[in-house]
Amino acid sequence: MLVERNGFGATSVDQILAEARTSKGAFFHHFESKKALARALVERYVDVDLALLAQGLDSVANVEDPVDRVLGFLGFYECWAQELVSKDSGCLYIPVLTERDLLDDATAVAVERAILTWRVEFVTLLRPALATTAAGRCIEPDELADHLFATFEGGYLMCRSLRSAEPMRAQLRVLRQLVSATLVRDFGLPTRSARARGINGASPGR
Amino acid sequence: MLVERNGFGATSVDQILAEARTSKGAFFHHFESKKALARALVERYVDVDLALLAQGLDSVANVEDPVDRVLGFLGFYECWAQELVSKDSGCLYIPVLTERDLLDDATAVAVERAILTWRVEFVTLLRPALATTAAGRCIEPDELADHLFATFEGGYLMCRSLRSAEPMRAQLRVLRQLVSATLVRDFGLPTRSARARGINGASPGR
DNA sequence: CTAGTACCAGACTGTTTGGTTTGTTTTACC
DNA sequence: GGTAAAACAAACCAAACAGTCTGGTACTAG
Repeated sequence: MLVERNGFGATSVDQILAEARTSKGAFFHHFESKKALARALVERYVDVDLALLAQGLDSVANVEDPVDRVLGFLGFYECWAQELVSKDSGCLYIPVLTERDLLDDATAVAVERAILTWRVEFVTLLRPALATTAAGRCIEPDELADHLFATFEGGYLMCRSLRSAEPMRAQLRVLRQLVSATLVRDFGLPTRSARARGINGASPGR
Repeated sequence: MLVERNGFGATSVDQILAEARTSKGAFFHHFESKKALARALVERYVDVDLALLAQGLDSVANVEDPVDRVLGFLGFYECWAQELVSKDSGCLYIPVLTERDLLDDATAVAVERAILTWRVEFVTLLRPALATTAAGRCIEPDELADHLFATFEGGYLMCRSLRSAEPMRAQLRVLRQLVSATLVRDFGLPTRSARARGINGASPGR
């Protein structure tokens, strides 16, 4: 989409009309202003984004081990990054935050809501998992939850600069590996999948 | 700066002139176009950014332990995030990448150069440290090096959305904690500073 | 069939845009 | 102190901009 490619201020209504093959009359009949289009666009984007969050949560809903749940959750987005390859979309949040002053407050608020929703949902997954290791207990759950969002956005930017979809997958993978090393006590000793968790106990020490 | 606040396309030359309290004649005497200003601005920004990289490397130049060197390096930027509070600047790379099509190729290339320089410099620090643990050996050094850059950019965006400088520090801290958990085998058992590294051996296994 | 309304096309408008031109001031140098 | 060039100011311009207006079509209800 145009706004994703060039930003909001740099995309003219005329360009949008050309791309959509429609007329000015039609446009301003449906949106009261250019800002209103941006708001609608972003709100729709947030909905899709939060649906993706729900999908990730769903995918680990019946995993009982907290650590596996977290790693499965992260793994879900790692796989999803593959699909990202085809549509070189880019994240709408970035132009919104870059040009926040040009947009309605409601638009910026929608993005903020998305960030906070990711945080509160992921943190409930994260909290019990972090409690299982000494390293995990040093980490603020909120901050690590936010780190997933930060990794998404950083990944989007790197993909754009390096003109490749690879960095997104790489960044999500390395995040999962770091979290894995933090949450898995006997990392790499037996093969991870074969390890029977629960045998070597609940939380060590305290 | 204006471009940092609103993006490139959304910032007019007239606005810049007003802020700089100068005239159009002066502006176009020094820059052949608006794009040329952007290029100059970004090139200067890249210089400052790479100087910050050099500072970080300097700060751990005489730390001999590879793991401590990596953690010290990350700690350096965590402290630097504090200073970021005062000047609510925001990162120029973000508008450049958002509106890449409107700018000269040279501008985008400068950003790419910055990303790759961070990668190659950090990766030389990272490689020996990752070799010391099983978890570290699972991680691609390049990808973890890029993850610092991604964290910076993600941090900038979160700061902007949440209107606070706190997320940057939080994200850098959580990154250091994750890396620390990955690289430090006996995490949290003795106090980290008191631990005499080298006693419990070089690399385990293999 | 008529009347009202949602929908749409495209000409039009006042403003703002990046950029140019013309002319004036400052600086540097012999 | 004369002069050439660099530095600047501001009026000016064509194109592009967001948004409006007029007029017309398609549909729905009575």
